[in-house]
Amino acid sequence: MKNDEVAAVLYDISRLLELEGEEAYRIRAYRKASQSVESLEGDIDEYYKEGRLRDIPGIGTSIGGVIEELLRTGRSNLLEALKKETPLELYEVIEVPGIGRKTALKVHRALGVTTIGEFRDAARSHRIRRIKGLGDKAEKKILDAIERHRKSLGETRVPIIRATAVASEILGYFKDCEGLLRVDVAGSLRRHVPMVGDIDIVAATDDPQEVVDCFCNMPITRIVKDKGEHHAEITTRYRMDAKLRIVSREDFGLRLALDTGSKAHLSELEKRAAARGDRLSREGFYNAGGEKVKFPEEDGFYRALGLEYVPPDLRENRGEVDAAAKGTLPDLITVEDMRGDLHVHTEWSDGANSIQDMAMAARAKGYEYIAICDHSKSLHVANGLSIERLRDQMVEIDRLNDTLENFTIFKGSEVDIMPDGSLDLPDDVLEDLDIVVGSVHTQLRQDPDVVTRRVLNALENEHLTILAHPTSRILGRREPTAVDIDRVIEAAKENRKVLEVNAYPDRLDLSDEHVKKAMDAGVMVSIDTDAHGIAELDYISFGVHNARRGWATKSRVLNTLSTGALLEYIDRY
DNA sequence: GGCACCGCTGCCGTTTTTTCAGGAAAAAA
Repeated sequence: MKNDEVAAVLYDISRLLELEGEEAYRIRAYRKASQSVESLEGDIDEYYKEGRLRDIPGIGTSIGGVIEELLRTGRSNLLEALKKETPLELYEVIEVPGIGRKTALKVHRALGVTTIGEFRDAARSHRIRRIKGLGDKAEKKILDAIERHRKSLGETRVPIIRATAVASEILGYFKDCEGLLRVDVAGSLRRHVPMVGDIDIVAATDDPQEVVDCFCNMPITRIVKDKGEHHAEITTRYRMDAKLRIVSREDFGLRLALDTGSKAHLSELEKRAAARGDRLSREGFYNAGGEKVKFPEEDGFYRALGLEYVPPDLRENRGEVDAAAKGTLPDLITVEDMRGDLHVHTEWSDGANSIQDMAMAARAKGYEYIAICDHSKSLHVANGLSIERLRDQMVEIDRLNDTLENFTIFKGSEVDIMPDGSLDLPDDVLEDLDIVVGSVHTQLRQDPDVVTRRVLNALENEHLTILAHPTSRILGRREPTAVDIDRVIEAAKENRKVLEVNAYPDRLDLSDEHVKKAMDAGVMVSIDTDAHGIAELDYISFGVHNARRGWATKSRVLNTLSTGALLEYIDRY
């Protein structure tokens, strides 16, 4: 039995335990063990033979026993016993967001339906509303949930942070290949698209076969899907695919540009080449005389088209080709421009570290300041601070500031914007804070005009500094609220408020398109991590790249200002 | 069920509000 088969069994056990309402920690233990086996380097059978199963993290006596049984007999008594109790297909139903375990079981027992398709049919034929404890609204909710889920199933993209981690692991192995001259990541990951499908890699070598073999034999490689003289495609042990394309050193720049895309950007470049009498295609670049031209570097390729170099973040056909022709590309914000983080959490609410830890980590990053913005009282799940605790925190921050040189901790709050648009803290508290970051965390399904009015109310509050994650989207998991972003940007401009570009990799909110709108409208943004621990301060690069995709420049990003200039700005508006 | 750290145990995410239905599930960071 192979690693992924063992992992699959452990996962199935965890699903069945969950369906049966088993203790959460036992479910989690099987799930964790499954992931551990799945991402294991080396063969699980070897571990077994060497008696080292328990060396694998998350595997102890009990799960070790299940694995041993699997490897010896190819089956698991536990799994089979569980399957007798509950059909495994039912788990697919509770994986649909919006349908829980008890509802699924209730419907299953009342109607004998098991699969998602059967649940949908039962809802459509109005059989669910007749079950005691459910009604027409519950029935509609189930139907809507299934239809939303169906759409999301085709979605195989993952958040950029995962793709980045897999890519860097690949490059970690791959860069040491013999004969490798150059290598770079291309594709949507290089453009910093928030959700990434697969990883494209371009390499230059004089010995393609050697490098292709090396790629296919990386420890991270699980399946070789395709292998040719100058290309290969693999599935990694993290289930993400990676594609390699090999060229000569002289062709590296052009290939990198062609494989970076986007399609729409390349199509603009092709038009431009044609207009100049050249020809650009997926195969290469041919000048007016029909000769193939080589470009070892990308910038030479752009120059040949009469263009300024276009940073990968901008290659989405949003006007960048015209701007590059006119020499009016924006001077994009960089990570090095950032002087502080204006939205971080500490252990006072739901963060992992102390105020001092966060401040020290921020200073170590070269920042001048940080704003502690723990949650406000209404957000119970995040251990929001009561007014009294917030007052205590302010005292603590004053005390810490007295000990710090060349670094400032700002007193802040991530204050909830209540469903009616009021803020979760009274004016006399708000006015004692340096930074007030307002967020919508609850009632995310309000109607467009209601939620828009709610956010506009907050923007009209004189104490609010920054509107955090303005649409509250979670990539791949939660749709944005119905807020009218154009009116939000308009109101931010009128009231001199700052809009956040939340750098949390599954938020990235404002989105790149919204950043562009904010830039066009002349609104300031603040790129903040929303870090809940010191490691997450590094999320800043995701935020900066997202802002770059929206054409953000340094002068329009609040937290590129020095401490003095920032205070002056806040004071003035 | 795993694990860390001692003594056979306790910790591992938690708490309140909303929603649909009349108690219970889901959602929020």
